[in-house]
Order: sequence, then structure tokens, then C-alpha cells
Amino acid sequence: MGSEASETRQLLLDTTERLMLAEGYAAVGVRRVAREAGVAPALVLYYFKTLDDLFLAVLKRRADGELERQRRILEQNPPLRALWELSQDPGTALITEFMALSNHREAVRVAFAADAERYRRAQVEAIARTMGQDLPDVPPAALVVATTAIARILGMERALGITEGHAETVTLIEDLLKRFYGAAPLAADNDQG
Amino acid sequence: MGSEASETRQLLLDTTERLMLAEGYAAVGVRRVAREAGVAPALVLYYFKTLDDLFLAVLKRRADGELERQRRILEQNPPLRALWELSQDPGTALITEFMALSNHREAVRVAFAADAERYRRAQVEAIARTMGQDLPDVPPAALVVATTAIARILGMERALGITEGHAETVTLIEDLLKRFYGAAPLAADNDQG
DNA sequence: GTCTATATAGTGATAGAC
DNA sequence: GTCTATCACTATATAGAC
Repeated sequence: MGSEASETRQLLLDTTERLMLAEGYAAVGVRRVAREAGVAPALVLYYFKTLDDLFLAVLKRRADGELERQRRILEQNPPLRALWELSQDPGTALITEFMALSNHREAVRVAFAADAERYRRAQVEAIARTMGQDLPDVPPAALVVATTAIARILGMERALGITEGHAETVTLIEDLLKRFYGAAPLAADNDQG
Repeated sequence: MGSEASETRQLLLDTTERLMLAEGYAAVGVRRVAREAGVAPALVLYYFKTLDDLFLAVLKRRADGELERQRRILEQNPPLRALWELSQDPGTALITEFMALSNHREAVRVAFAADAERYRRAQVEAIARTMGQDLPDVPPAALVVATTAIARILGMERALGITEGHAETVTLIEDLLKRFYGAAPLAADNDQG
């Protein structure tokens, strides 16, 4: 079975990720991925013995890269604002897809939950470092969960065409953020989402 | 095609709903539903010409019943507390499933989005009626979106085994609710889900 | 209203040649 | 590392008998 750095392997992971974003996890299959990547179906199974292995590899590659990227952004920006903007990003759609997939594949569920908790711990640490003093009555963990929850639901609903109440909510949160940080935008970050 | 009240039709809808909750929407198929309901596959397609029709029928039946039930609960209880508890309910899992399904079936997406907006408008009205005066700086719509978003993310994550930061968040929200309403629990409601 | 039988196409996975 | 060929199975949907 090919090395982690294999070009074909990376191509298959790219293809799977793109397919999940464009058509959902249900569109991912041995034959479909092979066709889109321009290889034979059996080659997909050479690199990933089962579909579970394929999904887990996509998850792992993303998680490693994104955790690092997130840490960097949280360090270089007002972290609550960064959290708010990052969690609304449509790029978060892949997370939504893995969340749904987790209901159907136990192996994915376990890995995804572990990653989500790593993620959140990093976020809470970043908030605790910089805001522990500003809001003595609100635990950093609650601030992180509340902020990311609202942002993610907004992002998910927007993708489905649901917008009722969104404008009022965005205004409310943005006003709160301005009260803390002023109106400064995020520092540039040219990675894809 | 059978009448809406047909016993077999209701059985097929029950079976589909149960299947979606237990194994996710991907487990729903003509054969699978037929097997679980104890009928021939072709009979499922007699009642629901396509899988889309089946999903839409499940959605419609739920939406009609739940909207009424929700209106009743919001009238008989402190509405913000009712919203908080209803939205955390594991019964909300079916909503999550339809949210994921909406990414893959356009017809479902359209119907689901329309229902979600009806739902939210009813919630906003209930909050506006009873809390418009208490929080002059927070629009009722923002209060509804924020409360339900946090509750729903907590419910979804709990189902996946993610709990980091949950305790702090629950404590924070419950404290806020107590500040408004005192510690009264919800009035009993013996419907399922 | 319910069934059997079938059409057509897709699925994950394996064996083995090159 | 990549392929062809194949196994055993599933999918949605239709036709038509009872």
C-alpha cells in the first residue's frame, strides 16, 4: 500500500474531498472516485483497503492541516472575531458532511469526535489566554461553544437557503465583537478554506 | 396511489422515520423500508412514486404535527426556556438528518428550508410577544437564532460523543434563563419527540 | 391494494496479469 | 503501482398478474 506522500494517493484524497463538498459524502464511492481521478477502481482500493479507510484518510489530512492553520490565525488575530469568521466559512461545509457521515460510519464518528475535541481545546486555550480578564463571569469554553455554534448554524442554514433572523443575529454578534476589539478586520490568510 | 390516511401508508412513513433516526437517511431505500415494514418493495413505490416523494411525505407529516405542538408549548411556558429545551432534544436528530439530506436532494432542500422558516417565524413571534420589553437591545429574532443554534449544536455534538465545553455552556445559558424566569421547569407534554 | 418478476444500473471488494 | 475481469450484491423503478 502506497506511501503517505504518493502523488496518486494525494490525488485520490483531493478527488474525494471535492466530491464530498460538491455532492455530499453519498457521492463518494470506489468507482466514482476512480472515474473522477482518471484511474481504475481497483487502484483506489489499493491505496485504501475499504471506504472507511478512504474517509478516515481525508479526515486525518484535513484535521492536521486545519488545526495548524487555525492555531496560526487565532494567534495573529482577535481570537473571538477569528472564531466567529472562521466558523461561518462555507469551507466548514466539509465538517458538516463529516458530521452527517459520522451517523453512518462508526469508525468515522470516533475519529471525528476526537478531532473536534482537539480543535475545541485549542480554541478554548486561545480565548482563555487573551480574554480571561475581560469577561470574568463567562468561562472561555462557554464563549467558544456559543460563538462557534451560532456561526456554524448560520453557515449551514445559509447553504440551505434559510435566512430568517440571520441579519439580526449577525448584527448582534458583530456589535458585541466591536465592543471588545473595535472594527479591525482579520489579518490576511491565503489558504483555501 | 393510496389516501393520506391509509394504514399502510402511515406504516411506511413510521418505518422510514425510525430508519432515519436509527441509521441515518442513507439507510432508507425502497427495499429496506419494504423489508422492515413487511411488505413487497413495489408497494412502497405504489404509495410513493419516487424516494423523493417518500422523504417529502415524512417531512410534511412531521412539520405539520411539530409546528402545532411547538406553538402549544411556547404558549404554555416561558418561551425562551421552552426553545432552549426543545432544541436540545434528541428528537431534533431527525431535523439534523433532513439537513444533511437537503445537501443531496434539491426537492427536499426546498421543502425543508420553507418549513424551517415557518418554524422560526412562529418562534420569533412567541418571543416577541412575551420578551419584547425585557431586552430592548436584543431583537427577538437574534435571541431565537442564538438560543436554538447553541441548543442544537449541543444536541448534535452530544449524539456524536463530543462534550468538550458543554458543561460550561449549559451552566451559562441556564443561569441566564434563571435570571429571566426563575427556576420553573417546563409544563408536562406527553407527545413523543 | 398487494404481489412476483424483471430491467437496468450501480455498489464494495477480490484475483491475478502486467 | 496500475490494470482488466469478475463476484456477489444492492439500488430505483416498471409491468403486469391476482
